[in-house]
Amino acid sequence: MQPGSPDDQWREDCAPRRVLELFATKWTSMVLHTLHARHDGAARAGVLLRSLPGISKKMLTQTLREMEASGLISRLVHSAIPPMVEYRLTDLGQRFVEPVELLYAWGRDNADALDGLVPRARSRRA
Amino acid sequence: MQPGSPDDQWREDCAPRRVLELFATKWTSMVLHTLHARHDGAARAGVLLRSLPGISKKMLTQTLREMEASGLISRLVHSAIPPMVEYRLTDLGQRFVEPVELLYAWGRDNADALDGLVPRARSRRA
DNA sequence: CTGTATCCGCCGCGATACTG
DNA sequence: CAGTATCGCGGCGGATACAG
Repeated sequence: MQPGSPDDQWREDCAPRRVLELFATKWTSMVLHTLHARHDGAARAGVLLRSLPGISKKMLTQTLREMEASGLISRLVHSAIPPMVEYRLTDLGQRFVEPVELLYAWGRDNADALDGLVPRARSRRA
Repeated sequence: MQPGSPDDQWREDCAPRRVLELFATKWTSMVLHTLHARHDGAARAGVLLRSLPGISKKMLTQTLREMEASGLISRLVHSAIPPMVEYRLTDLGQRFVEPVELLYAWGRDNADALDGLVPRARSRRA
């Protein structure tokens, strides 16, 4: 495992890195967990919005669209008034939940050790 | 696990979310993995820089500083010319490597399933 | 209720140049 | 080699208003 070792390198398009990027910047993992935590594995937009403190309607929609495009979730529109849209994990999404849950559990199990961590002083604005 | 269930909620400061945020935006996980992958568990700045394709010197330094402040890694300066600085995982960092490796491995094992995923078309700028 | 569109400030991050 | 300082752009993401 020397400096130049290919195995040691994080190629820009390597699989692990792709996974990591799925966690970055967005709410993907939290949406995944929320869906997974529900008995029927599905949730309406409003529920997701309320389950993710801090997310804006815009970001939720954006995230859901991306996840749908990636094949992680499915979107089912019930034609009715008022509208009712259900999001559900696809098989791929279901598999992806694994690592997410692992992380989630690890966080819970190590909550105390995390106290020392500075989660990022991303100066909350307003 | 109803909509309002506390267990279903992602409180802004909950442990799992703190962990997730460690993955967001930054190179933390990749630095962690790189250090972990090395025989002696340590690496010089230059090695890290070369092991992480795409990272800039600025981001590397910034990431390392934050990780040091969080207690994930230690920084050891060898007074010499030219300078030589070694970064090493602390105990906390060592423990944190677990979930990182899990993710890393999952990515490798599911590389094919990931082909359908759009890792985020963050338009690379020149 | 679900979703779209627009405006816009903030800051992440690369590029570059300089110090020890 | 390791690190800091500065500049500048792009886009993330919130706030708000509007539509079916």
